Amino acid sequence: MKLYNTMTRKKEDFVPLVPGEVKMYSCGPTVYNYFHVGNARPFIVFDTLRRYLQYRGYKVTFAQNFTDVDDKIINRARQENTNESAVSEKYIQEYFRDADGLNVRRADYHPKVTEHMEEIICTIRKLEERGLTYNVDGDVYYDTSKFVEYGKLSKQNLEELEAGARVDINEVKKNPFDFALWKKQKPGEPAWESPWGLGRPGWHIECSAMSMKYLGETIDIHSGGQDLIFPHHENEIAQSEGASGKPFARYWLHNGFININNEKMSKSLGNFFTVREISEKYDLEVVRLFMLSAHYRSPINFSAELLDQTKNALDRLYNAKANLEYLLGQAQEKPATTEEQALKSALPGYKEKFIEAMDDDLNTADGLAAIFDLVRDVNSRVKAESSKEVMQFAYDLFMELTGVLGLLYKKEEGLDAGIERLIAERQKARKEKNWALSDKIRDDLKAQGIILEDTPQGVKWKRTN
RNA sequence: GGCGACAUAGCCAAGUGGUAAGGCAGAGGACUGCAAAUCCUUCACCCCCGGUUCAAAUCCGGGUGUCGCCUCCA
Repeated sequence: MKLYNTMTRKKEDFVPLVPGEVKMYSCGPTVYNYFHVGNARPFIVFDTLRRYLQYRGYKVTFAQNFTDVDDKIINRARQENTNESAVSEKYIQEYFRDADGLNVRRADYHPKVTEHMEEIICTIRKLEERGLTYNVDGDVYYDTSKFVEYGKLSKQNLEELEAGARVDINEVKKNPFDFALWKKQKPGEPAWESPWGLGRPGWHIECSAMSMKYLGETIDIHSGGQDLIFPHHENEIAQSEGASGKPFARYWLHNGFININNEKMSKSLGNFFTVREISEKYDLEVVRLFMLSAHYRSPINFSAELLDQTKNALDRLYNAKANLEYLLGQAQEKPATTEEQALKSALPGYKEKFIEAMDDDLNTADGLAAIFDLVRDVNSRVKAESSKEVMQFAYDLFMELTGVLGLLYKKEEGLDAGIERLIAERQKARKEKNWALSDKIRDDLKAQGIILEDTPQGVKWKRTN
């Protein structure tokens, strides 16, 4: 498989450090609010990468942190007259609720900053021992001038960065790009004991400390949004490699942004939609498919119109699934017809196309095209009372490929007896050509969210949404 | 100022040297009591100008336009 590595700015063959095993870390949310659609993209994309790597036989160990110590959390706690842990605990739960809706699976580890003070302090001490830090009255900073490779990920050099002007003025720091490893406690803020006095960790150190704890000093894949390249990931490299003396991550993956009217969606700009809001109007699976319908590194625009398009595309996949399940129920043990044989021999080709696409830097858009090709082929070649063997083969492959993308996870509930009876009644009415009654029943059921379709193979039902 | 991305049909979006995938929407047709689903057919001067090449959406140069990072940020 090839992956685009931000470090080298090239697609590279993916070769994990230990054959057959992948260690990956993804920067997780700061839990002070519901997450927005922009946050959802890396969750979905890297969940898909994880699924695909597993599909290809790798044993994947995946860690994604929760940042539960942060100015924003502190502010939120003050606003709501509560404490920081109440805020972070609440939004961790809300994260899982939305992530579940998006079919983003739990990581193997979801470490929290508050539970890793020891490791964080230990990492800072290592940096201190190596002379990479300085202490200004209880604030500990990383001395970026001491890390010669600083800037290697973002391809920035310190002088050019300085010319950029948009740097906060902090007289205390030796260099504008030095960053806090440990912040001295301010009145009313949560704080922990440390060799430098009471305080809390800077933002970047947590990822270094927790990644090393759970995945080791050198990991295979580190991922996140493009805006994290500088300074967050640059700083993580300085911290982790500064402390361990070993390469931190072998492949750096960064997803592109979600735009609203061609402008970045962000919490700071205020032009964002939370996933929770979206879930009131759309099934979240629509959001998942939306994210996968473009390459993960491309910017994508977000709008209701696009979600509607995506919803219709998703319906096509669900229709195909329902169609296959229905036919499978009717299928018989019998030799395949010529058409069915043609289908069966074509199926491996779709799988190959899918794998080829996904192997190319996780090209989910092309992977989906392979799935839609398969759908058309199945739809056009399969008839009632098909060969069970071929139907099962087709169904299994369809579910296998959509499953790798984390799609088609909605469970269908059965119909209750009352509705079953109405459907039977309508069938009787149709047989008697009582169209008025049969149409009325169909309309009534539609009002209840049940759509009936009279296909050549018989009557089928599905739920709206 | 530095670093970087993008520009393909009405809307989304693949394709990085051999003559344009896929989805949505639209049109026509088949099937159907009707509807739906499904199938078939149909729908692209690949931002502009040069260059390289037998051959360019694809490579090179130059434009134009849009966006991102350099400040918390997915």
